[in-house]
Order: sequence, then C-alpha cells, then structure tokens
Amino acid sequence: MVTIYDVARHAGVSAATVSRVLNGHTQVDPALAERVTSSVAELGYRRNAVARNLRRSRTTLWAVIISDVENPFFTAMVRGVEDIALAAGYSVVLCNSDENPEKESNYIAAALTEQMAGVIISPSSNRVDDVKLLLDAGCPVVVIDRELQGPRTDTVLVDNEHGAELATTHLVEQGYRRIACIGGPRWLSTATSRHDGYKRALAAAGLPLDPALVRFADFRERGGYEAMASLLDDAAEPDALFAANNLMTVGALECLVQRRQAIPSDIAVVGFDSIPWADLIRPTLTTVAQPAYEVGRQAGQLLTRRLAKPDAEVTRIVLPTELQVRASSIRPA
Amino acid sequence: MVTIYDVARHAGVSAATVSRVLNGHTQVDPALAERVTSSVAELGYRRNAVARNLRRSRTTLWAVIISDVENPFFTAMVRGVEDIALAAGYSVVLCNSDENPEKESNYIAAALTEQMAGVIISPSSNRVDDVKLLLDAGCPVVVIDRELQGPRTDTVLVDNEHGAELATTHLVEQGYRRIACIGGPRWLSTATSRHDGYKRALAAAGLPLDPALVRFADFRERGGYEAMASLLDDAAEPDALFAANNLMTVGALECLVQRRQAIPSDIAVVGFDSIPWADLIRPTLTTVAQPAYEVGRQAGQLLTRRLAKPDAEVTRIVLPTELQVRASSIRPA
DNA sequence: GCGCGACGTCGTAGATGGTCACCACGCATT
DNA sequence: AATGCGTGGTGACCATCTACGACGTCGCGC
Repeated sequence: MVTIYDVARHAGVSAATVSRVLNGHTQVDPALAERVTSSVAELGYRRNAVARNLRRSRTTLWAVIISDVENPFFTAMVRGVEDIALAAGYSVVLCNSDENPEKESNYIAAALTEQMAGVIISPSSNRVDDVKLLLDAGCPVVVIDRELQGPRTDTVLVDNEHGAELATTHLVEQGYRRIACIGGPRWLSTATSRHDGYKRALAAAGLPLDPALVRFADFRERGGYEAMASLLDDAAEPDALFAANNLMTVGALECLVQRRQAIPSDIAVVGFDSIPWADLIRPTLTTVAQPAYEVGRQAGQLLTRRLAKPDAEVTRIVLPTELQVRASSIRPA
Repeated sequence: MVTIYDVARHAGVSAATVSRVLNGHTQVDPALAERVTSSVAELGYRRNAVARNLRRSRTTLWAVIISDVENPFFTAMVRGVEDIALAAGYSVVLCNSDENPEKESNYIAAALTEQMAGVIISPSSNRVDDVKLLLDAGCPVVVIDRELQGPRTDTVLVDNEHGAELATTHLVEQGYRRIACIGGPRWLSTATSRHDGYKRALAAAGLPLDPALVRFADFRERGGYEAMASLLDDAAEPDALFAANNLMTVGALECLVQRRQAIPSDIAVVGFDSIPWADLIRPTLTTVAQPAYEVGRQAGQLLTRRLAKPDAEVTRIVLPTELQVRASSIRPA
C-alpha cells in the first residue's frame, strides 16, 4: 500500500506538502505541486479515507435509513437524496431497516461509530431515544416521510391528511357510501394523518364513521391482503376502499382479484402513493401521488445546509400530494 | 467524545484491557471485565470505528454496486446480500451506478479509499480496469448478474441463454411465427446471452432470423417503449415479442396499450425477469423468473468465503431460470 | 544601501482513537 | 527453585492532517 510518505519521498518534499497539494486549501509552489501530482500518478497513490476521517474526525458519508428497500416510494426518494449528495461531495450509505426497530437501532449505532457526517431517516418506530443519541453526538439528522414527536429535527413530509381527504372525498362524490379504510401502523404519523384525512372527509360529507369498515395493517403487501380479506369475511360490505399506502393497496387488489370482486363495480379502490406501472394494471388505479424524488432532494438539501450551518433554525417542509383519478374509482353509470 | 482511555481510567484498568473486553478474543479476569462493561455503560462509550478500521487496516463494510436501484430485480438481490452480510457481521453500503460507467468508477474508487472489506458489483460496462484495480489492491470482488471477460472473480449468474430459449420456444409452440426481440445493450453479457437464447430457439424451430424483428435498447423502460414503437412503425409486423428484461417489458407494454394493440391477440408478450405484481396486470404477464434474492444470497456467501480464505479457488455459480406462463402469451383459440 | 517587518511557503512533530505484539508479573505446579 | 500459563500493562503503529515555527524573499522606509 503506497502512503503519503512514499509520495513525499518520491517527490522530494515533506508529507505535509503532499497533503496540502492534495487538499488544496493552502498555497503551494506550483513547481512542487507539479512534482507531487506527477508522483501521485506515477506511484498510483490513492489517499486512505479511513486515516483521513480519523484525523479530521468526520467523514463524507450520509446514512440513509429507510424502512423498506422494496417499496418504490423509498427507492425513488433515495435517488433524490443521492443526486444532492453527489453534487455536494458526499456518498450515500443506504440502510434498510425493514420496518424493524431492532435493525433501525443497529444502523443508528453504526452511523455513530462510523462517524457518519449525517443521517436521513424514515423512522420505523417512535423510539425517540435513538434519534436523540444522534443529535447529542452532534450528528445532523433529517427525518423524512414520518414525523417524530419530541426531538426538533429538520423534517420533510408530504401533506398526508389532505391527500387522504381528497381521496375519500372523491369516493364520496362518486356516490360511494360504505367506504372502507385500510390504515397503517398506529404509531406512525403517516398512518394517523391519513386516517385523520379519511375521517375528516367522512364527517364533512355527513357520513357515519363505521368501525367495521376500518382495519389497521402494517404498510406491507401481506397486511393489505389480510385486511381486505377480513373486511370481506366480516361482511362489512364496503362499496369502496381507501388504502393508506402503495403496498397495502397491491395486497388488497390481489385479494379482490382472487375473490373475483370486480373493480370498481363491486368495490372501488383508491390507493395512497403511486405504484410503478399503475397504467398497466386493469382497471387503472386511482392514487394519491406523492413527490417521492422531491422529498429526497429536499431532505438532501436540508442536510447539506445543516452541515454548513449547524445552528440554522429547524425546518419543516411539507410537500403537496395530488389525486390522480383513474378507472378504479369511477362509479359505473 | 468519550474514548477508550476515559473508560480505562474510570474502570481503573489500562486501555488494552478495555479493548480486550470489547473484542473478546482474549481471556480477561471476569471481575475486571465486569468493571469495564459497567464503565462503558455508565459513560455511554461507543467505540470509534474509524480509528479501529485504521489500526486494523480493514473495515466491516461491503460495497454493493448495482446498476439501477429502481429495478426491483436489484433491490430484491440486495435483500439477499444484506441478510448474509448482517449474519456475518458486515454492513452493506448500497451504491447505485445508474448504468453509468462514470458513476461506477467513482464508487469503485470510493470503495478503495474507504478500504471496504469487499465489493459486490453488477457491472454497467465492460471496463475491466476498475475491477482489476480492486483485485490488485487485494479487495475481494464478486461479480453478479453480468459476466466480465478477463479478470477471474467469483461470479453469480442466472442461466440467461436457457431462459431466453425457453421463452422463445414457448412462443413458437403457441404458434407464433414473427417473434420480435427487444435486446439489451450489446456489451452486457446478460443481453448477449438472452439474445443468443432467442436465436437458438428460432434456429431449433427452423424459423428464419429476421433482423427487422430485432431491436437493441438500454434495459430501461423508455428504451423498451421506443424499441416497441420502432417495431410497430417500421411495419415489422411481429405477432409476438420477447423482451430481454423487466423494465423494457413494461415500456413495451405501455407502448402497446397506448397504440391499442390487444395482448395476446394482436401481439403476444413474454418478458425476462419478473415484475412485481405481475398478477395485477391485465392480461397477466408471462415471464422468465430469476431467483433475485437467491443471487444476492449466493454472492454474499461467496464474499464471506473469500474473506475467510483469500486463496480459495474462483467459483462461478449459475442459478436456474424458470418460465412462468400466464395469459399474455397464450394464443387465443 | 541596509535593516526590519511582513508574508508566503515548507518541514517538524504531535494528535487522532484503537489494536496488538511483546513483555512483566504472579501464582501454581513439578 | 524452575517452569509455565494466565493475565494485564506499555508502547509502537496505522495514514493523515495541521498548528507552529523556521526560513527565505521582498518591499518599504530611513
């Protein structure tokens, strides 16, 4: 392994000078700099980031802890973060907590011991302690997608309540009256906000809130499937469904297809968060679209800003959602 | 920041003893160990991984460089790698090269300067030099999904040629005669193997290989869409389509839907690599399924093995593919 | 013309936080 | 008393960065 000393010896200068040339903050005699750069090339030197990080006691890594790599929403978001990070000279370490608080804790611990420059996280739980740990250690944190009670951190969210309200109101306007809701885990702000939007729309329309039409699942495909099955089995007799995230929507659809329920004539469906290739599904699917990529970009920008100015005031960004009406929610004439 | 020396002082032992307790290779007096662990807890000490990595001149990070985070095939694969890595005490750093050789080079350079323990890569290009760099630096590499000419590395592939042959033969058996092929970038082994399988099946059936029925695209949705449009516009008049990856299949389907081509009566479709929720697409889609998660697992196992035994002989694993027949390729009576 | 101060450039050396080879010491066994 | 093993401490080392000081040059003022 060729070190900075080898380069120094080869170029006939001190290691400090090599370091200065490499980092370029300080002025160095151009002739020496030239000798250094050519020595670097000749020896094939590449600096040891580990040693560098130790000495500077910071790294150029961002940990992005997401709750599900297989959810297209999160991968799109990661792309947004990535683009900002790269432009700002950071690298992204993607960590998949899998909606598992245990794994999440581990990744947070890793971010600390690895001295990551910053963390972007979509929390799987409400365990605030872990995030506190990061903040106490002076590690900037941006919370995305899900709000966290307690610690004051930069946050990027979407307007969940409004989106859910739009979706439910749309179903009401189409003439549906027994609108079921498959919600997410009650400890996640996204789940409660979307459920609130659903309730608010019902109230605004003067419709009763029937507990028999509500299920809470886990934001995953399997959970959506089972919730739908339970709605059908318990004879709740919904004429429409609002599902609070993309994967649960897919699960519910699979259940409906399997049970030969026609959409939207037997039951209409609106999902929250788009699913890829929604156009290919038959009938095409009405969804509340969220700007996933943009959420990632904004989070990245918030993090770069905080790294530059640690004392900047805490920001909370709420991006709009949009109802995209397709065939699955249009009441047949 | 609390260091190992603070712990040592607090526990009344030397730093070496603290280190030994933390790492646990050597025997330490249980009484001392107890004092150390309680001091660690009391002071909230967490070891500095950067310093540790520097001293040991190795890390516990794997770089997984994939060519597209938004392709479900790769995310499923990453899950497989992750499960193995975690069990073996490593963490996964996910890097998205985006089919861009430039980005890929950057990530490889980062893997080197960051002293990553190993690299798992699905190459976006045939630039062998970068991979050579890793190998020369003694960094173990596992190549996945796409074969690389030249450097002898552990490799995990699927049986692309056979899968493509199965798909094409299936279309032939259904009575289709003008079977189009949308292939991938010619410099990727997956693309050429799948194209070879297509050609072989045609030859076996005694069908001519009509260049007017073949397009080469980029393994992305947009590319598939444009290739399909070109096939239709140039009056190649295919009665069936074999598309060489999942995203291009989706693109082609979108084009067909838009042009009101009925599947499979106007044109039958078989895709390579499953797409999520294929059951919800109408008609349901016939695909060649690959064991994505298993590819990741095997790659992870190969990497752990090589880390344990650097001189183990180079392994090349080829996993089977399987044709899953659904509605899109069944010729109407 | 000379002296002095300022500035720019470069080298020396210490610091970063852990790990581990090596050594020392104590106690038990022969 | 000598040997050996188990245990714990000392200090070198990993590769880099950077504060500080030294040295040389240049300009300005007397």
